[in-house]
Amino acid sequence: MSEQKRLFLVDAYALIFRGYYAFIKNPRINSKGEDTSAIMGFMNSLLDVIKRERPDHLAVCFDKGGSTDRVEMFEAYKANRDETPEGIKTAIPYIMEILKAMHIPIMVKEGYEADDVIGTLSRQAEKEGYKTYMVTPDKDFAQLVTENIFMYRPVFGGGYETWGIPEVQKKFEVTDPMQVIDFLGMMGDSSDNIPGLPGVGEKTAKKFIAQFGSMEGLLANTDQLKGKMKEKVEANGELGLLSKKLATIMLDVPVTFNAKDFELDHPDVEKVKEIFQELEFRRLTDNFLKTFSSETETAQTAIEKTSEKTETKATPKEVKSAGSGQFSLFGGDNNSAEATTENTFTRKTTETTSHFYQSVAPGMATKLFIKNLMSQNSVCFDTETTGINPITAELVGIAFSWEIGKGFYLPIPENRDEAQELIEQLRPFFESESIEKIGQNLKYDIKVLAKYNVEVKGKLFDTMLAHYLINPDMRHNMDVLAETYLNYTPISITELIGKKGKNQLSMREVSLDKQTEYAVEDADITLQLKEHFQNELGEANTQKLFDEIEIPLLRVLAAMELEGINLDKAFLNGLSEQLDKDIKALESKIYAEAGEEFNIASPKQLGIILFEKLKLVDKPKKTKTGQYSTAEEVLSYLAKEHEIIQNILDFRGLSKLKSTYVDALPTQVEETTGRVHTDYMQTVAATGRLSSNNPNLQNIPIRTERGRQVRKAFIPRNEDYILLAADYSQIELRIIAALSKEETMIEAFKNGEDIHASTASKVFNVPLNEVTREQRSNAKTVNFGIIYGVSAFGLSNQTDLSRSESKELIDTYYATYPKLRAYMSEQVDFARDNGYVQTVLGRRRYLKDINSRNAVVRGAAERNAVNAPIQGSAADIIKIAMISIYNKLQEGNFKTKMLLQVHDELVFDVYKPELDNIKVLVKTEMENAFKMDVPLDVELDTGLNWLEAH
DNA sequence: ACATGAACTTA
DNA sequence: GTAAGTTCATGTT
Repeated sequence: MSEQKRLFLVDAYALIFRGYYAFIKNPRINSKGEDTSAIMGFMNSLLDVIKRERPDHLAVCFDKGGSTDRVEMFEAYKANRDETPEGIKTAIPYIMEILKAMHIPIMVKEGYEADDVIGTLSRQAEKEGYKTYMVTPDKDFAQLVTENIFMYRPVFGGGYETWGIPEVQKKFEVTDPMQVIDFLGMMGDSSDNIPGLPGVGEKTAKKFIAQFGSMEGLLANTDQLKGKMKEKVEANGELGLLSKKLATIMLDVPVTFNAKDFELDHPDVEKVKEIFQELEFRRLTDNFLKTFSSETETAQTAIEKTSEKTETKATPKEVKSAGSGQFSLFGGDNNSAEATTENTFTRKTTETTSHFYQSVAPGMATKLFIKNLMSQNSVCFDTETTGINPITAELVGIAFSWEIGKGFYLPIPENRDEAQELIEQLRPFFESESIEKIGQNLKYDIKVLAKYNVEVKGKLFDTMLAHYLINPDMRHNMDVLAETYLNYTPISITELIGKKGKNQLSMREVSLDKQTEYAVEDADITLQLKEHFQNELGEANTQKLFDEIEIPLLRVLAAMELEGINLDKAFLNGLSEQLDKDIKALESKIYAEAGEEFNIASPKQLGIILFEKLKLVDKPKKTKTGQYSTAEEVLSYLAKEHEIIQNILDFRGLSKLKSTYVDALPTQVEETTGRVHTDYMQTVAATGRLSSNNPNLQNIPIRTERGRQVRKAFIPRNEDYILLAADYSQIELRIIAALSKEETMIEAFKNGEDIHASTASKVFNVPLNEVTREQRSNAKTVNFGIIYGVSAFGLSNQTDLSRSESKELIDTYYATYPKLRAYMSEQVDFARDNGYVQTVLGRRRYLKDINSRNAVVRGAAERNAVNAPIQGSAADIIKIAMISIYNKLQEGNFKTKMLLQVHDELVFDVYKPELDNIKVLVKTEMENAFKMDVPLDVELDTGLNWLEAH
């Protein structure tokens, strides 16, 4: 080809970081527990560039030993950068090795950054008549752009953009790319710790460049500035010039561009395959082989095949003149774009995938559709509504799919009667026991349909729940699942209805075509995910957990959430007024003691008052963000230094109480029902627990006298009802005793002893009836500590004991309960061997850090290995109890309803005439939910509010 | 308007 | 030392 030769210089670290963070929410971990995200991300980008552009010359540039020159100039340079993540550190040697096997030159120069190496090489290549493409997302490189030197930037969402002189001029509002240096010098760069001029950000920097052309020009003409800005710029001229120097990429690194060395050679395919195999990169191997086995393909076909709407091609001219365009018309082999499924930046969408999504017209078409629907064995459906609150949301349409790539959308009329009429036609489907229903977050759909008096019956498959069991540490929203498992990007809801807030549309206002595309796509994807997950459930041995716990529980939770709980608003309003008075009183006391008024709720202002004005302590503790720490544990320690401290602590406690509970709860009462409806999250807690939000009813205060008053506001539905609270007593300790088969502890439980006193008696070697309060309290702390994975440090923080006393106590504890200790190390060993731990029902938690070389990271994973099976087993057990109690209440047609779950407690609204039966029922089901060598014990209490019942 | 960190609530 | 959620202040979009 007579074309100008093209050199690609790759900024290695920038692409590695980018690749690593692209996977951050869903890191790639292989069976050896290695995080391979960074390697995979980098290789994807590199192969992508090669495939798209077919460069004839290519090199990858790394930093080495940081920039000694820049550190000499400014010692803070890059000083506050976070330490390189472990996953990136371990990736570097692999990447080096792969590059060697690919015969791609690696450029590094001790004491220089990749920017400098790339800058120098690009200038040398330019002299020899090359066009150079700097492959990096880093904006700093814009200063290097010339007629023959371009930036080749990966963009989020896929594709690349090429920045030449016009793009840089536009982006930075400069006339010459070199002015980018002045621009960066003025505004600074927090990630590189380039200080910049104080008070100058992006906007001001652009203005100055336009006005003065350069940093020097600005400093020479400060008389044209005014006010604060003039003072600041004049006072910081030195800093400005230094910043400019720091931002300048060096062009005199002692490296040489030798064209021959940079030619893109054929890789050592076997060697690369070997390394990829070791890393367990299957799809990447395919991608690699395709990239290089088809080296005869022209740049054009390669680009055509991976082209996307967001992409801007690097050199359109060259592409046009490249030969054999005839292949592109029908795409040759179309696999490559779709088969490289691990490539984060090229994903399938509804526009690139063939599908048949149709809306169903009213009348006959609907009748025929429903007939067809009723003849299916298994159907995926998804409801579209006017909002996210299922209590108030109205149905807009329902999507159905039972065949991949195909589905139907049934719009629901806005008129409520007409809507109900249509729903009635669908009732036989939803209430069919024989048709399996598939969905993503079915709890929502079930709640919405319940508002139309439709019960969803038959077998259920919820993809969100399935994935929660497959990998509880990930997120489970459909977008993430589609991207991870199907390499597919669904239409985003914001694309449809806009960002929330000002101009957000309701689903009803979206065109029917768009509703159909969006809704049926969701149903289609969910169906595809189901195919994916149903096998994985079996492989992870969690099928039973899915069928017998999570799926049945979904209906239980839907019922509890719909039920809600009655709240005494008037009582809370009274409480609020009292709190308000007390808070105001504390406020004026604090202002008087501080000698000025300030925002007590601002930790920043408070820190300054306490540690700079009042100088309460010589060397104040700081938080990780460099503020003074005013955390409770810090302040409590200072309480005797100054009266203000106790007042601040009281102020904080009361403010929290007022804002989070006393004032917030009444606003969360649903108007239509007059009750508070929390939302239980079934797929959030990594251990298998539920969580609760909007509002969170699992953290209603109880420890302090003032706080627990809030519980008085939770009341029965009317005078015919009474609240019943049922608590598992010490369930986690019972589980660890049973799992470890620690006889001494098991016996204590069997004999109904006070377990903390019993522990104290054994550990401190005193008769049970002579145990002191302090001994019992310390024993209690250790008992809980065991569940969390103790350390002497943690224990001494929690008790009055010193570090060495704590260590001694822990040692004696282990000596008293040797099997407990053995059990704990068994869990850690199991995690090391298998990569996960599990609960009594086989619920797994994967612990990728269990073999980390970083002791802190590994320690945390080890504590998880001990705690997850215990916390998780307790969660399993109460879930079993909830399901069986719910079923018994249904079967017996009881008026009593289960309302709340708080990890080891259930709260019921009991119809008074049923109380005796319910007490027996609840206690029996809870205590017999799961059989172990240790009995489970449940305490019951009733009352006219939640405080009395507890 | 949105995201983050600190502080505080629970089991 | 485990597991969560909410509020407020603060800084950037």
